[in-house]
Amino acid sequence: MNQGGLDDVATEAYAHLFQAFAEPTRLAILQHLASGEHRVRDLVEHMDLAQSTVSKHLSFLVECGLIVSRPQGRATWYALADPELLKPLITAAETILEATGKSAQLCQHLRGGGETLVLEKN
Amino acid sequence: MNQGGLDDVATEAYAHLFQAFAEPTRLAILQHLASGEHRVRDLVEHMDLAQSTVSKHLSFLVECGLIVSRPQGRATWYALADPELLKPLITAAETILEATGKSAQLCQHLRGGGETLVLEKN
DNA sequence: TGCTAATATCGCTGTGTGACGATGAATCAG
DNA sequence: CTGATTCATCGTCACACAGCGATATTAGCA
Repeated sequence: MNQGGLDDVATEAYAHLFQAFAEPTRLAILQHLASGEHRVRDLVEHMDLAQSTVSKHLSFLVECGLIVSRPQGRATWYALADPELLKPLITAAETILEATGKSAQLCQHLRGGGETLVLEKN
Repeated sequence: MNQGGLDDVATEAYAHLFQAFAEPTRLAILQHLASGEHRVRDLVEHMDLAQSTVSKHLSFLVECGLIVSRPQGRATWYALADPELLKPLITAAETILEATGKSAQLCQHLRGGGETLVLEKN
């Protein structure tokens, strides 16, 4: 595809990471894990999905290095690998959503008025 | 990633934005546009894809508010809506990739470094 | 007026994957 | 040991979508 100087491998790596966040269910899992360590069983109950579905998403996030697993007895505890690492990404995404006006349109906790952020461009 | 979590609608909004970056082709388009304004024809030639494919990806990115179009004559010029807005996101992703041992270097223009956009001549 | 170039859009197809249920492997309780 | 609980994995299905070609549309050119 990129026969030129740009790096295909790098592009694939970035795209794969973004895929982790591009799925509503995975994003919800990350949100829930942001509140602390949870077992698969807890997440299944909270998300109202099949256990196999949740387990597969967790495997994906582990493979991305975003979360870590800690088996204990019959259960397996999952937690964010590094919460501080995710904050800049979420913040950057929030900034973009605000700047593009999608946030005010879709996110209700942002003062539901018609006001949209104005881009300061030069 | 706040402790309170996001509602479903907000989660969908975030996921939709991340989808724009989760596709290797779209990411490559953003990289190329980071070097300056381009026509569809230029991108088609550079990416070695069908014109309809490139056009569809461009529509997606416009709908996300990440790029803007400027019709001129028969051609349509596309450019990043706000390069400065993308840099924090790419930088955050790069930090995660480094921390997870999957570091990969993306296009220079999309990464941090405060200097303004430089147009390259074809 | 045609004719070409550039783009957007439509329909189609193959692939990827998110969802589920079923099954197997551990682990604990009785 | 027997049975229940918890999780990972497998097979399957349905749907989304990236890719393509074909076509419509618009703008420039002879």
